[in-house]
Amino acid sequence: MTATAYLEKLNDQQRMAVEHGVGPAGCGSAGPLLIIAGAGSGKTNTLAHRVAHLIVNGADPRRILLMTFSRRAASEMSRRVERICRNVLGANAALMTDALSWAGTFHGIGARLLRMYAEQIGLNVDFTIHDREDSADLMNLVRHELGFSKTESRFPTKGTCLSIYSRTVNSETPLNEVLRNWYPWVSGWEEQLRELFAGYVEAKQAQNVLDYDDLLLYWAQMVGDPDLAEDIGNRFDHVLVDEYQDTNKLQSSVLMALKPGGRGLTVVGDDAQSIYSFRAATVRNILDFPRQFTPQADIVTLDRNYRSTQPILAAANAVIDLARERFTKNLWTERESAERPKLLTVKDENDQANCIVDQVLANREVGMTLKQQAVLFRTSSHSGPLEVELTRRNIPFVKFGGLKFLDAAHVKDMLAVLRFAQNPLDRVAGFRLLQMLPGVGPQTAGRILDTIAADPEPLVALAEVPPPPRTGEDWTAFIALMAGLRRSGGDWPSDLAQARTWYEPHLERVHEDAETRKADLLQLEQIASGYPSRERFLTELTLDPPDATSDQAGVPLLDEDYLILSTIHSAKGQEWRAVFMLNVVDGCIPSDLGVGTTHEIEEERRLLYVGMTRARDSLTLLTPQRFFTGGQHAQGDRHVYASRTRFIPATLLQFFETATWPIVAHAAGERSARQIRIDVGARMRSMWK
DNA sequence: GAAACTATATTTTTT
DNA sequence: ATATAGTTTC
Repeated sequence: MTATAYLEKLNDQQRMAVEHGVGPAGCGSAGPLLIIAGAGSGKTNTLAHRVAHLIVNGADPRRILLMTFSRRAASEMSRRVERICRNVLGANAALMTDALSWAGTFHGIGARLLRMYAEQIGLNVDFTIHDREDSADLMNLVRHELGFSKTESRFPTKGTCLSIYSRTVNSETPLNEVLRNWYPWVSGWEEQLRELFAGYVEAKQAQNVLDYDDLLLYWAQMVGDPDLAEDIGNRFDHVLVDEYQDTNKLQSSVLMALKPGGRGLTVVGDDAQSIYSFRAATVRNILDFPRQFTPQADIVTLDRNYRSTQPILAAANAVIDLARERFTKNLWTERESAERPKLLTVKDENDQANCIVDQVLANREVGMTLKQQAVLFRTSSHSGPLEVELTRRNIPFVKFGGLKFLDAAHVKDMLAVLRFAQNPLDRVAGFRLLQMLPGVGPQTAGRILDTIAADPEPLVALAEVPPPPRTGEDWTAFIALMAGLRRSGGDWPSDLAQARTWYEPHLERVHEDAETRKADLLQLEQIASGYPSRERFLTELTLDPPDATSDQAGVPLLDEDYLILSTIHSAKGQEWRAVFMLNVVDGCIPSDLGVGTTHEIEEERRLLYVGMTRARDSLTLLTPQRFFTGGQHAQGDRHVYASRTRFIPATLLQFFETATWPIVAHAAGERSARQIRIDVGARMRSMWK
């Protein structure tokens, strides 16, 4: 292979993006570059080639900062870069790419830099990180203390308060504007919210915890200091950011402070795929990027799609064409096909599930593995009936998005034990932990935490707290556990085993289904053994939670074939040969919770677009005519009659092949045989399980 | 006065 | 399946 053979497989635009500013004169970090990369245009590949090309031309991989949207994307990118480098450089390549050590998410990189520079910014290096739920709990504690939980008219819930706080921080927008634009119904509470947020910030600092937003906020503050900004900026010759359309104002501020002139800066994204504005992401970042610099950033557009067939792309283009504002061009492809995407009407969600299972199996018969097929949906709970049907028919599946391993109460309990041992000032962890003891409720827990927080050695002070009444042996065991965890800080992961031994009796007492939950705890221990220390385990688990059920089921499953179930959000950046989309009806897409502003509607439209453009060969949209609304018992029959999503009006039907499923059988007898409504046998069997 | 228990409502999307 | 509010028990 000649030195640049790896570039020859790229098309002209991709090659321009890869070679931009990388000259024979070496890797002089050139001016800023914006790559507008449409769906399926080889974006990841292009970015990987650019990084590899930099390295091949002498860039130091340890001085490349690569920020992606998820950890998964980061490791995928590293893998590809390594493969390209290995082809070009031979054996030395491993050495080069192992050093691509600054690849991760904004939050992950932020956490790492903050620990490195903690001393210089007056931050205690042992900080623990709160996930979304922990943050909400802390917000709730403060909300309580300030007496807002007992107001006459209802004060916003902890979740809403946290969302408001988070959006204010991430969008770098004054509170009153945030309230006016996004939360008009709580604008009457502005003063109280201000007070609440002040208390929340104080509480975090007193407890030595950071939330997700702090990882960015502290980073931004840190690079607000010219000396620190220079110091940190100079660590990196090249900074590359993927999925730039889904970054927020705070993230772009960090970026601009890191590379003020834009030298060595590359960002990649597609405004048509911006689907994270609920997290304060703004397409303005990508749209305004070129003008942030003088001279302006160069722009390369990738609009050739290598993924989907022409009919699929035509339908997706038609959907996004109706968008109010468009900035990128339509995609084109050379992949011809006679098969239009299907738009199937089914009776209800049960039929929808049956229909999908039938087609998935049919696809498998003709050689498409389960893994090459995916079912996408707007909301995690939409896949419920399908999951039931898959389980009934013994079809393995893995679900991405929605409820997480870490959200389960017993897993959070265990992590609270470890977090409290790591950082006894962490009130959310302590509060949860103490209340596991029978006889200890909110009052007692609060008092104990107050007492020990005042002591320079909180865990020592804890041992001296008089045992609360009616706790008996449980208290002694608890004190012994904490003493053990304090001493064995270096003895990871046996800490977790100790904690589990202590916790299991409590688990059995509280939960009926203790046995299944115990299995999860063993799983947690498995995961824990992969981390070098308690601190790393806690940090990385919070920043990069296992996101699929497969992560829990462990390694063996990975060899098997399984169907992919995923929220559209979690499907970002992925592709499958066959894609099914559930509930393509108004109320689901767009979600009836997200139809407040045109802003939100437009985002729902892009969501549909993102889902559709995941498909390579076959795309099926399903519209149940009737579906049951959530929040009721299994026998409930509250339902709504749904209509096709407003994003596919009649004028777009020409792009689809429309049909009804099941295809109505002529003989009545045949029909009743085909449509089994209840499987009595299965019910009988399950009675005894 | 505080904990434990019971009934009732509620579930977008995620670092 | 869990979070909260309201009620009963210790």
